[in-house]
This record gives sequence, structure tokens and C-alpha cells, in this order.
Amino acid sequence: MQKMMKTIDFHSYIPYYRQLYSLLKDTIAKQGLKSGQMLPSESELCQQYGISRTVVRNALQDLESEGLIRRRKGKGSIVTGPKISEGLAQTLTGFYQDMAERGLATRTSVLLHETIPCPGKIASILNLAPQTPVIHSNRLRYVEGEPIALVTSYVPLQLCPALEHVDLTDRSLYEFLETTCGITIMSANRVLESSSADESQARHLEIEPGDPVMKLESISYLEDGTPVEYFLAFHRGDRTRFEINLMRVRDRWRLLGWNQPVDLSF
Amino acid sequence: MQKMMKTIDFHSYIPYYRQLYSLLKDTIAKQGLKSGQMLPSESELCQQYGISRTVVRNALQDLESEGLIRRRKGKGSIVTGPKISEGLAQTLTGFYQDMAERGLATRTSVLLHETIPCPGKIASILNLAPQTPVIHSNRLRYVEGEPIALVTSYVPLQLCPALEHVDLTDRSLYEFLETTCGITIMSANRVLESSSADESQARHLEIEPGDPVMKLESISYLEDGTPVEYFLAFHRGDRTRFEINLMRVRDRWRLLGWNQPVDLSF
DNA sequence: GAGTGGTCTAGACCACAAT
DNA sequence: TTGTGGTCTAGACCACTCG
Repeated sequence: MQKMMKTIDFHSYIPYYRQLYSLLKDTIAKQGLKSGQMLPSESELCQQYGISRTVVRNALQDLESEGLIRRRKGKGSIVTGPKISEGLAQTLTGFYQDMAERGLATRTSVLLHETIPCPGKIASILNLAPQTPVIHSNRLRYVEGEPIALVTSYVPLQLCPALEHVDLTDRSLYEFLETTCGITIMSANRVLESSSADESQARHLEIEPGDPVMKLESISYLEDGTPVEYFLAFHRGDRTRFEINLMRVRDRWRLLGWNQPVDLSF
Repeated sequence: MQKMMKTIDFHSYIPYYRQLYSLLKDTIAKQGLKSGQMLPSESELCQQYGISRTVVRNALQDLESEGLIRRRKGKGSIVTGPKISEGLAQTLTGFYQDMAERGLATRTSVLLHETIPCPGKIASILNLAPQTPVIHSNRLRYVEGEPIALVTSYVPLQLCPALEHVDLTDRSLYEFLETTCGITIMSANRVLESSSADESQARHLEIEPGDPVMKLESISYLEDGTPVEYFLAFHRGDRTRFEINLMRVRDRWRLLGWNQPVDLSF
């Protein structure tokens, strides 16, 4: 059984600033520090943990970029953490709570899983030669027993031959790629649009043709820019919402959260 | 007329790392460095510009967090910049290009601008006492002459009394708040949903009732968490798409871009 | 004036990648 | 073995906030 780490382990292979980051995060969470409360000053943290200011500032920077604290010249570092999401929970969380956090039951049924020569349009998206073998799958995602999203995805077979004969029922594609194939998605691009359900979509999603649906297109990339996956998903409009939390940092906006009612990390 | 800055100005009030950041960004853009090309090493940059490694690393960190470069231990820093967005432009940019960058003509007409006692639901969202005076406005946003979005917004009057008698036609609310009232939005929360146009929305957006629309709710906050603005916008489904670029950094996802076909920084 | 975070210097040792 | 970025130290001066 591990005891809670309360000091820096100078013999650990984990960087000091990373240890301090975790320490401070725990402190904020477990001591229930509320918004506006002060963190110890940088020099205090230096003395307290016996580390240099570089380490302290590196840890604080990570905390700030996660939106947990806010640093102010001449004043200090204040906790800002739960504030925004709390305010949200009170106001906007209504018909579709954040189910990743609340652990609502999700299920996936595989409608189709085949290896095909890549269609031209998909080939250009995935930057493949036409006819290159790809895994093509159609899946239907359920939340709490209700069909929520219909997903069509394409993955180049050569990237992960093991994918050809794996059963992805109730399994995450990303997790499979990462653990079994050693493939790590490094960036992604997603486009959201509004649409109306066609006959087939309506039948699967158990809604009426013409009912509003959210169309989500996604391309995921490896570190070097190689496309890994393209998917096209249609979400029931009446059961889906996308939530985005932004924070201004150094003249930029930074993503704090990107909540999706249905788990999209296939 | 300014000449292009090619060295660090040691007398400037702009931090060195910020100057170097801009310098490198310009270099990447103007020399057309392509994905995979190497940046000078950190020690080379130190010598070249006569600055310490701390400054160099600070600049590189900013570039990396923007997704322009990628640093690799033992190897160096490589440019990764345009890659993803280029891949996108080839594939997904279709019926609605990024108009912020392309400078498409946008126009805003103010349908309503009044001071009212805050309705109960809005009051709870903005964390106000009921009946507190708020600026209530309805605006219709056009792009290239077409009506695209219908926006209803609420701003507490006390935050910016000057707002009561200003004409926001073709003017950004955020810009007004920042320059005239000294109010800076520090964070925001946005929720996207699919919906169908009702009678009134359809009339303004020049579509048919029942046609798909995107519903966008937003709450903006000051640094201390004080809500500044609530708005509810309905976008024409056939003319709107939301694009999100994500990048994994240090076990987190970071926002690279959040493109909206219609400027939402009111 | 005292304390804070923002910036910067001039070193150092390390793990990792390439040769 | 050499060079890279990753981590870390021990200082320094500054602008800013607050009493």
C-alpha cells in the first residue's frame, strides 16, 4: 500500500517538477481549496520542498495550463479550479450530463467489420493510394440502452494488421491501437455540422427521418502527420451536445475541457 | 515603415523570449519551412541571438504549444506547423471555408437593444439577483450577404454602463468590452447542440421552419469567475460548421484551433 | 518598502539519438 | 562519441501589488 507522497523523492526517476505538480494537485483536491484561495508563494515552495525556483515554476506552469490555478504578478497564485465547471453544472447541465464522469453505461455493437480496397474519397483523406486495404467498420453506440451514434470508420490495414480480426464490440479502438499496435494518436481534427437523419440513420438511431442529427467528421494523426483514422459519426440531435471550455492564456485560448455526451474515443 | 526584426532588441520592453518566438514564427512562415525540417539547435539559437538557453526554451515551448514545432530529445526541434491544417484544407474544407482567415465580408444588424430586468433563468446563469438590469440584445449576423446566425445575448448593465447606449451594428461586443470598459474575458464555456428552426428563426435566417440549425450557448467569465455574458445563438445548419484541432501534449489534449464559420467574438 | 511572479543569466548533469 | 533536448541549480533584476 502506498502512502501519500508529501515530499519530493530525490531518487525517483520522475522529474521534481512533475512530482510537485502532483503534490499540489492532491493538495488542492484533498484539502478542498476553493477558488480564490492562495497557494504558497514560489519562494516558500522552494524552501518547503528543498528545490529550485525553476522546478517550482515548471510545476505551477503545468497547473496553470490546466486551468487549476492562476498566477498574478505581484500577488501570487490562486486556485481557480472547480469554479467554471461548477458554475456550469448548476446552469447548463440538464438533459445530458457528462457521462464519462458519471460513468453511464455505454455499449457498442459492431454492424460491420471488413477489409476493403479504400474508396477514392477516403483514400485522399487518409493520404493513401486508391485501393489500399483499409479496415471499414460501422458501429452503433448506445448510452443507457439508447442508440446514440452511428459511426463509420476507416483505418489503413498496414498500420495495424491485427485490427483485421479483432472484435471491437464494447471496446475502444484508440485503446486497442495504443496497447496492441503501439500506435499513439498525437493530433486530431474534428468538424461538427448539423444535419437531418436519412432513412438508414433514422432506423438505427430509432428516430424519424428528417430529425436533427449532429454530423461529426474526424481525422486522427500520428506524430509525423500520418493519418491514422477517418471516421464519420451521426449523433442523435436530441441526445447529444458538445461542450467546450476555453481559457485565455498568454493571448491565446486554451482548451480546458472537451466533453462529449457519448464517448468518441473509439 | 518597419523593417523586419532580425535580431533581439535588448532595449525593448517586449521579453526576449517573446521576440524570439515571433522571429522564429516569421522564419518558418516566410522561408516556407516545411514539415520535418529542423530548427537550429537550442545552443545555436543561444549563440546566434546572444541570449541564454532559458529564453530560447521559453520561446520554443510557446511554439510547441501552438503546434508549430515538435521537440525531440536527442534529435532537435522540427517544424510540424502547416501539416495538419494543410491536410485539412485538401480534404474537408468544402462548402464553408475558414472565413476569418479569408476575410469574408461579415455584417451584423441589431434587431433589438434594450435594458431589462433580468429574467429568472438568465439571472441564475449570470449569477445575478433576479430583476437586476441587463442589456438584452438580438442580433442577426450575415456572411457575404447571407443571414447566418441569430444571436440573443445578455450582459449585466453594472459591468459596463456605457453599453446601454452604444450601437453595436457591425461592431464586436468583446472588442467594445475590452477597449471601452476595460473588461477582459478570461474564460468561456460553450455548448453546441443540434436543433430545428422554429417559425421566427426560420424567417430571420431565410430558411424553412424545421430546417436543421446549430444551437450554441455560451457563458463568458472574467478572471475571477464573474459571468460577463450569456448568449444563445442559432446558426443555419447548411452554412455552419465548427472545426476543432486537438493535439496531445504531455498527456493532455491542447486546442490548436477553434474555427467558426461565423465570427462569434461579438 | 516588502513580497510577489516575470524574466534572464551562466552554468551543470542527464537520457536519448545518431554516427 | 558527439550533440540534442530535458532537467536542475543558484543566483539576479524587474514590474507589479499591497499596506
